[in-house]
Amino acid sequence: MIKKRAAAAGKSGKLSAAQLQVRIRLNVGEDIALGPGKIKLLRLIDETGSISAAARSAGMSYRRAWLLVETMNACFVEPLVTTETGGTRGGGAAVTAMGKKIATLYEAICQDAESAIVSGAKRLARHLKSA
Amino acid sequence: MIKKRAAAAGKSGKLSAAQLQVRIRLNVGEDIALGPGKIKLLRLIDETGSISAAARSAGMSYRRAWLLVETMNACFVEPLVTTETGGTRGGGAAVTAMGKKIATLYEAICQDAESAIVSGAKRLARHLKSA
DNA sequence: TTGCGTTATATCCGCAAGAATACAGCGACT
DNA sequence: AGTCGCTGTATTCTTGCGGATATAACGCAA
Repeated sequence: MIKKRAAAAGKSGKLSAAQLQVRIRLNVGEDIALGPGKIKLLRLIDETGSISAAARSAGMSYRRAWLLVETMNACFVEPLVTTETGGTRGGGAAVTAMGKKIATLYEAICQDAESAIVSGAKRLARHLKSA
Repeated sequence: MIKKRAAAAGKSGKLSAAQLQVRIRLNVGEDIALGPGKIKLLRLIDETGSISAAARSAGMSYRRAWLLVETMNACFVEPLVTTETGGTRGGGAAVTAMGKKIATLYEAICQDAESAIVSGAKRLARHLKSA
């Protein structure tokens, strides 16, 4: 019984063998208002100017990307992403000032958390079989 | 089918309905050597003395619990859980000294991470619609 | 007015993760 | 010897999530 699950490795393959990973997510009731995937999407929307382009770039379906945006916007007092339909290029999406602020704040929090755990992480990793 | 998600609230800092949650997982290649679920299971095995009882208590199938234990043991240089079959009570499982050490270390790391993010968390939560 | 690319939304389908189930092996105790 | 409750493992069943697909509306430009 051999696990052949290696297929999905694809994009996240840059992990060194062992990695202590901090994932921070902001829960609001049932929903996840913010998480690593949503932040990544936010960045891509900002770069590309559209949800669909960001989705393609992130390797996810438009449906999924759109759902993430919907959830984000629903959880915050102001939308993080605004959209418009029609027009020359068919429409588009933009990250609001609030969206950028939130993304920056989130990343700062991740940074804080990561630097807070490095020493502990080393002590943990010491007991791992595979380096 | 009610999701009982409040369980993890336990001891750490509680931010009302909206909660910034740090999830720390230790990846080893494809596998997740350690994560919130595994630590919880470890604690339950320690309390109950068996994988099956711990699984019942955690509301997961025996199979799942056993797989988690197998993964954990495979990732560390020493097993975190030892098992024995047969005997008076049919067998059982125990968390090794190493297992307890790892669990404690993991929880300390989580604590560090959490206290590192509280100020940022408050600034984030300020912009949430709910809570 | 037609065409374009996007947002927005509903529906269907496949698949994989996990639950459920089943069963063998173990060992102490009656 | 027989029972009991657990570990260990294989196999089948089920369900939820996401992908794929389809379609409408939109608004500008040619």
